[in-house]
Amino acid sequence: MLFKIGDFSRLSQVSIKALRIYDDMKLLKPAYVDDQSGYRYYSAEQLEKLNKIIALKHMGFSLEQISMLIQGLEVSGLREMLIVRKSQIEQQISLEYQRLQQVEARIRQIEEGHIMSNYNIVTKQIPSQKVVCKRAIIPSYAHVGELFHTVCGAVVNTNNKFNGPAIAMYHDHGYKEQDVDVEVAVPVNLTGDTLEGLEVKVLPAVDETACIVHKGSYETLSISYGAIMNWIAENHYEIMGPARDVYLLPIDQCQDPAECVTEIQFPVRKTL
Amino acid sequence: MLFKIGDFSRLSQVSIKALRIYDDMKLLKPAYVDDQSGYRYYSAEQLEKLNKIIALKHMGFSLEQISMLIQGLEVSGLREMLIVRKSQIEQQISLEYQRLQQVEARIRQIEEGHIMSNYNIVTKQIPSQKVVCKRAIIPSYAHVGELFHTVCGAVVNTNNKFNGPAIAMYHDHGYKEQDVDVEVAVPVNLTGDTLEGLEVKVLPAVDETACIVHKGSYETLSISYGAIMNWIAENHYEIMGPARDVYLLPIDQCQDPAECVTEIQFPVRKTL
DNA sequence: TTGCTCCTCACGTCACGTGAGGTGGC
DNA sequence: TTGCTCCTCACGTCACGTGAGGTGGC
Repeated sequence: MLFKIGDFSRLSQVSIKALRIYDDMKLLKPAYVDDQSGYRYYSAEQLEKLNKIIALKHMGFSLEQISMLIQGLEVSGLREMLIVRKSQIEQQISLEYQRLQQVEARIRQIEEGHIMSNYNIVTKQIPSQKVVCKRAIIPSYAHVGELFHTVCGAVVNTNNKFNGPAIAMYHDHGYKEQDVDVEVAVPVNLTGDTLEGLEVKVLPAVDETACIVHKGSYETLSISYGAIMNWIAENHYEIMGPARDVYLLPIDQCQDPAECVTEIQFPVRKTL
Repeated sequence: MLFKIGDFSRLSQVSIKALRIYDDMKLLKPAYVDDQSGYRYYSAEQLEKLNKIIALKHMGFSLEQISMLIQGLEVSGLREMLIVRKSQIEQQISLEYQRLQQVEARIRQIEEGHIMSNYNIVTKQIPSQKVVCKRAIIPSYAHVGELFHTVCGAVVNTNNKFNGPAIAMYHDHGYKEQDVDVEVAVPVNLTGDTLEGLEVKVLPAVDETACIVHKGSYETLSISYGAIMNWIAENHYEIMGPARDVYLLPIDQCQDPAECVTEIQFPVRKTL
């Protein structure tokens, strides 16, 4: 008593196309194939094997993995695959959960009428980079430029090349108007040189930073700072280190502050 | 001050390939493209738009949806897309959560040493089907065969055709050895006839049933019943209606009970 | 004979990753 | 001039869905 593929498909609720693919992949060969017509015929017992395949698919295994699992793996291997699968699912759930929080935060904003805010904040990784840097306490933000001139000038006098946009890192806890503890860092290519008064080091990679691009004068910078800190709170992150301003345009080319483009980066971590 | 694609890629942590695709899709056209070389050049301000794209991607929108979202949709449209996205994410989370439970149940079984059990249990939908049926209280399971003969015999005498395997449904709550309340149903094609003593009706579709295939004699059926009920408990389902035995082989062709193949189906629902 | 079912290609899906093979820029 | 970067195809991914075009079975 054999079933044609259509009947077997109805019985099992698995599409004909899927059955043909399982045949091609040798996951489930029909009990009998007619030589002349090519018709596939399945036996009732094969429903059991098909059910195994479907059960494994419901757990999220790929067909290739199911092939392995069905071809009678030792128990230890089976256990290991299940454990790996388990942790993948857990990761996936936490990813979807983050998405949910972000989407919910947006919906809330719309309902409160702040339609356009926080539109452009992302998290990303920052790779490590070799930099020349100098840390100092300056009377006010306006003096950062001078620090950059010192550092850049020293670099230009060597055979080093700039290797990315300049960075300012703010080491104070919280906001300060005066006596700002700032570290200025300029990415450079390979160097053996030591530069007087300057440190050459590797800024470590940061796993996750929340970023916003700020356009225009430094006076409106606090708006962007406000937006990003709000976002961090709304999305259940916490700040894990000093904020960075990344000057996307070369400092000397940015006479008009309205033309400046800065990316603000906050190292963050999901709160637990 | 423009960036070549490689620099812009490093700045944004978005791959060159992705940037080229966003260009092709008109999601993010470079600020300038050199006619002769085809080189793409991006401005610093474009980082902001790119960040929007990435932020939307993190929320799980497709590139096509992002196109729409970025091209300044009215607020109501935006809100609606967010709400749809939210419910999709919620569904996805609940799917992954079910997977997790199934995988965890398997791991637990291995650790308790029951390696091979519950290997072949799936949930699936059952479509509605038109059947001829008869319900009766019979002295014991062994008498189900007689009921089938009555029903099948009556059908054969008409111009109806069988349209799938025969079904027995058990209406008792819990297990009974004697005086079993059973309904026998045989799927048929279109019919206008009424058959004396028999009911013609449509068995409604079932959203979710837990299924196991049982091979061999009816005496070992209780093992399969035990396995499936165990699985239902382990995976946090509850039973929502009468169990069905589906006789995959035509009843008259199954003289030797060891050759019989039966699928047991329990209507179930996730417990909340 | 007429539908119905089955067969085998072949293309599309989604957002890239990864070459191949060739050219521009400092 | 030599690397390095950029360019445009083109193929692969994963598990099917969906035709096109043709044949078998009752």
